Amino acid sequence: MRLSTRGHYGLKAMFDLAQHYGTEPIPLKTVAERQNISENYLEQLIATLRKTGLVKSVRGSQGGYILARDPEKITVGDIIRVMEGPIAPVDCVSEIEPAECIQSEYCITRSVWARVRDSLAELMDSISLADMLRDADKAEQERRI
Amino acid sequence: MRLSTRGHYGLKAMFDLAQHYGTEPIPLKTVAERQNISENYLEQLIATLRKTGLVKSVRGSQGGYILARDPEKITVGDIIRVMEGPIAPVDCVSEIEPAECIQSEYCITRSVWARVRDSLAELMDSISLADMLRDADKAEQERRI
DNA sequence: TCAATTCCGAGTGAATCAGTGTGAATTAAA
DNA sequence: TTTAATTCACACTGATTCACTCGGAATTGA
Repeated sequence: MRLSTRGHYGLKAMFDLAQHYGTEPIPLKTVAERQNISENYLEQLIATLRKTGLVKSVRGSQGGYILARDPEKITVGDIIRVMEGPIAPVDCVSEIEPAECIQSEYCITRSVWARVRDSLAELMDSISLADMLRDADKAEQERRI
Repeated sequence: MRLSTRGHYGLKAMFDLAQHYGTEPIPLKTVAERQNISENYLEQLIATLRKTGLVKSVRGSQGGYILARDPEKITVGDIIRVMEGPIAPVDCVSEIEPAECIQSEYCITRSVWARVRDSLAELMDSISLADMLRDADKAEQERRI
């Protein structure tokens, strides 16, 4: 039950962009340094985020990346689906194109994984980048006391 | 967010044994055929289940495997932890020995993964093999109507 | 013009996955 | 006592995925 670094780094990068939403575009190098991720690798990952419309890019000098829409409107689920594919503990309960399983009888283990999938999806879809920003703010407040 | 076949097949095998709990030991070959899993491969997997005390084996002719305890007392979480390791979407929130992360600031993405971990664990720990047997019964009843 | 950037595609070493195969040890039944 | 059914142990393997690296082209503000 592990995420690959694609999802892990993808969320980190998106959160970083969220923290600077509404300012100039952020160069990848900056994100990579702040989040401690290989720049070359992150370049590949952000290409995915761009192609699926979660971030916009500005080319050339002073260029960089910005969130394609408000942090309120981007959820962890959005990012994970883009970076890791459809949520599916096992192939036969994939959110899209579930694999046929040749189980003659009604498959109980499958219904277990369907519940796991739904629980995962519900949780991840319920957390937006804006929620994460608020949590970060709250943590910051508490740290100052 | 995918399970490997270890967890997938592991649960199938355990559920199969649960369906025949209280009778003679079930030979691996039977389980493998019923669940449509390579016998050689399942042999490896069940070794893990045996070494961690979830099943007992009876050697020799007429031998096989039986659950080590009542289906009511074995959860999906128990099986998945044994087959796939500690529940941990990312290493820094592993149930055991979470990896140090070098994030200077308090890490918000990490707290997201901690929530995902907890939600996963809570759900999987709440489903026992006995629950699955009851679900199978119910499905069977409905099929007969 | 130049420096900073994104964009694109190829390559790579290591690890993991999902098995297979061989043969020894054990035990109930014939 | 032999035989057949079974668990047990361990080594091997081909394919795929992971987590990158590298080189260079295209774009654009200063």
